[in-house]
Amino acid sequence: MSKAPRISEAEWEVMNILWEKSPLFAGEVIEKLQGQTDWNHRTIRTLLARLVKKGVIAFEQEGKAYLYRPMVSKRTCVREESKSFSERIFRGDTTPLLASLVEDAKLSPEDIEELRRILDKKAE
Amino acid sequence: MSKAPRISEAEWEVMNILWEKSPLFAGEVIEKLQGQTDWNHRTIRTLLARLVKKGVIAFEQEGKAYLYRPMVSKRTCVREESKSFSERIFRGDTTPLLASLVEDAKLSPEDIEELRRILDKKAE
DNA sequence: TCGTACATACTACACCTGTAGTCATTCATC
DNA sequence: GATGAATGACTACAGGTGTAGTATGTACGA
Repeated sequence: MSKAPRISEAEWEVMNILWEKSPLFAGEVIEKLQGQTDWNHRTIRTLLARLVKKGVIAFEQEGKAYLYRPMVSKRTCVREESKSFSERIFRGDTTPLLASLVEDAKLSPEDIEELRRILDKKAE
Repeated sequence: MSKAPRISEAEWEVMNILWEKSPLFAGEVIEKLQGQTDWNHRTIRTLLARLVKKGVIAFEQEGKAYLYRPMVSKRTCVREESKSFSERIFRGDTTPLLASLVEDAKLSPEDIEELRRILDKKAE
């Protein structure tokens, strides 16, 4: 499970649904996504099929339809993405990336507190 | 200059060169990149041409060759990228993204200090 | 003057992505 | 039993991307 394959932008939307709650039938995924996007249900089915092919999700037969569930944790995928992201942009030096992100972010006082806590823990 | 077009992964490499120092001749870009990648010089020229077409860089004739320079600041592009990144992954809620990045990052004590300073400034 | 070394312009091609369409099957309903 | 709705399988197709190749011009050295 070391290497998660690349997940495209549209595929992320689908994964976000499944990471939130799974397993789900295709129909359920479609329903949830149609609240957020205006994709045709065919499009969503195609995305599900591609994700299966990539091994990021799997299905099992349940009655006449398939139940889909993620095979890779969101955590893992986020880590991959952000690694490639920071390599692309700052050649792997994460600090300027973080600095720039933090500077641009809209953060509530609670957010700031949380980030401080995380930094404190890392400082140990 | 509001909307920077999407810059692909390979194109970022080229842009990083030009943001570091510009203007440069194609030959110079190629030379610098061949230290970091094993791309054929044709590939790099293609990338330069595509970037020009996208309007991210421009050239001026200088003698018999072209001098290339960025037309969009790195800052702008980083902002675009990280916006799309955090929208894709956390639906625009930046804090969990930052939290996850900070947790995974290898940070020196100085890095941590710098990030703390940025947070302090934001807290005001 | 003829080739060589670079430069740019145009072309190529396979794979990925976004965005569906068509076909065949099946289950529920009229 | 015929029909329509939902499902999955397979197909489509244009535009982006990685990764060059070919054609063409031009200056420079032998």
